[in-house]
Amino acid sequence: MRVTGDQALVKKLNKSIVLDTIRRNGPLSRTDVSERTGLNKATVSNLTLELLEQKLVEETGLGASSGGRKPLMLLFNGAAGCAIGIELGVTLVKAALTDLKGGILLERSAPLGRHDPDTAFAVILEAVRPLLEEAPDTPHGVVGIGIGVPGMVDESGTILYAPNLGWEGVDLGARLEKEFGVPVVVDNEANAGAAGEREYGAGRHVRHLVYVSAGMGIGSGMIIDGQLYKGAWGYAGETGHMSIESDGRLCSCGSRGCWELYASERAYAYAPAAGGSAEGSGDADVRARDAASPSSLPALTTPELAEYARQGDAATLEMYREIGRRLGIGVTNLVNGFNPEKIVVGGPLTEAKEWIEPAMLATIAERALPYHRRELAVSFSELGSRSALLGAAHLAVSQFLGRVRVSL
Amino acid sequence: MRVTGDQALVKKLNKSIVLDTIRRNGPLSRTDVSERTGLNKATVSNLTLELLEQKLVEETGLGASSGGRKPLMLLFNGAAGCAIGIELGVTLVKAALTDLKGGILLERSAPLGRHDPDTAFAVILEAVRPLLEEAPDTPHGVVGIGIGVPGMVDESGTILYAPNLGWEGVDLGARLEKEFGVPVVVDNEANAGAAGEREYGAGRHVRHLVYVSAGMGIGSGMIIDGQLYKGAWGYAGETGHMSIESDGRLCSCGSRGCWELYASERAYAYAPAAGGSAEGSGDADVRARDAASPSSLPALTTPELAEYARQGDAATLEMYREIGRRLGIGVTNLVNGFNPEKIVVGGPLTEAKEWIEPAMLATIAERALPYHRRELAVSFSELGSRSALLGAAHLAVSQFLGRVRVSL
DNA sequence: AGACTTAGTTTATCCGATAGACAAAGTTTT
DNA sequence: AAAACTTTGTCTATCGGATAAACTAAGTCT
Repeated sequence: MRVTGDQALVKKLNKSIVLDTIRRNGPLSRTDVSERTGLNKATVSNLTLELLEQKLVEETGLGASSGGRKPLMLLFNGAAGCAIGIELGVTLVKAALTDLKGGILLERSAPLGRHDPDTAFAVILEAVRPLLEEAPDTPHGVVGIGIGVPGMVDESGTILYAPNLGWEGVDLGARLEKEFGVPVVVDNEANAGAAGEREYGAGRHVRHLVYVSAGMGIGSGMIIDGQLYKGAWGYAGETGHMSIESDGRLCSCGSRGCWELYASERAYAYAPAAGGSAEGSGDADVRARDAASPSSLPALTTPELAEYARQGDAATLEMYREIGRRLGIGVTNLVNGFNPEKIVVGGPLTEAKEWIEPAMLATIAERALPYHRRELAVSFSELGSRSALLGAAHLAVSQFLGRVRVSL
Repeated sequence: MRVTGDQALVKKLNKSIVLDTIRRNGPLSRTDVSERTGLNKATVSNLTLELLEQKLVEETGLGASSGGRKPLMLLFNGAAGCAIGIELGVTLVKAALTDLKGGILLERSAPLGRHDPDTAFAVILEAVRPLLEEAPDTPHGVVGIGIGVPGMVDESGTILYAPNLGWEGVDLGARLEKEFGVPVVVDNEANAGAAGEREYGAGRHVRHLVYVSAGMGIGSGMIIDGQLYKGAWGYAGETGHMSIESDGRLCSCGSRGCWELYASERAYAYAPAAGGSAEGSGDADVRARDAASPSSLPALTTPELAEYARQGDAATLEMYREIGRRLGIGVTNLVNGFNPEKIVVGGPLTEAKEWIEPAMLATIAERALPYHRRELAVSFSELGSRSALLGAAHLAVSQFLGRVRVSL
């Protein structure tokens, strides 16, 4: 059933507007808030009073006078509660306790040896429990847990399919909720990363954002009008399986030429023979390579390869150049289709950003449509390896604070 | 400045909910509306009264009793006003006068010889003026004009760039508004088509829809959560320039391997030599062809080629099979990235849908991710060549009726 | 004919936003 | 230092709109 209008809705909406305004625009007086939002001073006062009682806002003292009575400044109280963010990786579980502003209070990680859901669940419990126990005493306590997982998640928070974990239909959210008794939000790792960068990182104040997470695969989180876009059933963002080579390499998904085969760590397996330049090689060569030839790279993980790149290894540098180019091709596709304000590239692969960036930017500049690229910003993640972790925590915070939006 | 909540907003929201409910769900009693929307009976009665006074709703008599007093049925009054829809094509201007339900009252079209804005403007005037003059006398008169144009349109309705017309920065909307004195909505042809199919065609009751318009190029209109998605600056949907062949054919946009070079009427220029099967041909062949070889097709327009296809011409059939396959590849990319509920394919190319469809559907079935394709519907336009025309008219109607949306 | 049902309106009440008056606490001018 | 002015924030009366519940209207069923 649809949402209808009544006074409760009005209040919820306005309260959320006031809180958001204070949260985003630092210390403000009641009058400032009134002017910024268009709400009456009295309304702001009333709502602020409630927010003060809920401890979500605090008065931080008097501000500078502008020729009259000094204003009482209001600030969002990040310490009113905590949230837990979890990033479930293939080999590692990272967890953090944060305040409501995304400040990290405690952080833990635990290796993930086996991948079955029960083992993973146990590891998560072990990482989270101490965080819960050591959480500071705050008015609202731990308001929720957010988890980013490497797979597709449906609307109810069930992990439908996580190829790298070998999971299908695991209802992790419900299990954790039962275990800890706090609200749990489960989402895709790329969506969590997008939320993180948009809230705390490279995408602050951006309305339409695409976050590209490149690691062992590629996934995207799309933020449209400030909100995560999840598609009809929650599976949006599987851009790693966008074909950029109609009859290219065969992918594990059954399709061909998927972006992530060329522009993620999966590309390492297809590196050209040493000395061979990818530039001039025709596609026929690519086909031939696919079949057998062992990689010519000196290593097969990003940290190791980054070291070789640092030392100037030609094959490695050439490969990163090609990955950059292919990243640029895919990003261009997203830019032309979506017209985002900003593209943020993150994920483990970006440890090698130094050698990827030039080719990527050049390719986008060459190939994106002129109007689309004119006002487009492209950058790498600001939160580094913590995008998804902080984003997951923010998803929990965001659900707790409860945003209402109206469009005319 | 943001929208804040007050009673006026509540009323606007609820009134729009009531009107929409009646509009979409045929004859309903006040009680039905109350139950469907969750609004109080009294509220529905009040709002309905206003809608009756505005002539947007009418009472159509008593319905069947369900064991008590007979209900007074309410119906949306499509005859309360008119709208004008225009499709500005490269060679043709089509215009229609519709009622508020998208029913066509009058239709006109005029050839477009020269493409300069002044000529086009004159042709549009000539097509529209008689429609305005012969518009029936209705309570609200002509509520607005909607136009679909083959190019990129910014938020203000200015045509930024229309390559096929050779236009750059033409403020068609403002000129028409000044000329006719009614609100004008300008949008991309694909967006208009998407709106048309979503409202009156293959996409009714679909929340997340992608409409792919294939003609001399490819453009997409994306409807997200019932609303057209326009991107950060209004340029979203240029999917025709999504590269599906990283180092493929050089496109006029400067990029390579753009989808529309393989899956729109632009592909006719690259048809393989007669007898040569595209199936087994390597990419090297494609490259070689690009340079010079004249097309082996018996014709170069869709209507003519459709006739050859009907007669079983092998080269034509093979080409449409390949176009179908390439359409499927691009659609798969959109499906994996967007996870829409439904894909609707329309535009001039679909005159040949009979020979395109099998390969397209097979390709999607083969290549789309399992979860994405499981609940996906793919179909061709239901409104045929009128998608954009009716969609444009609907954009005007929709602006007139003024929808309010709230999300929690 | 009487009991029961369903449709739609009327009435009293509640809630929250608003304008404008007012109190509080400054700064500037004389 | 007193008076005049400014800015901040609260208080008060009012208004508009949703709601529940009572009520009227108009049916059906036994």
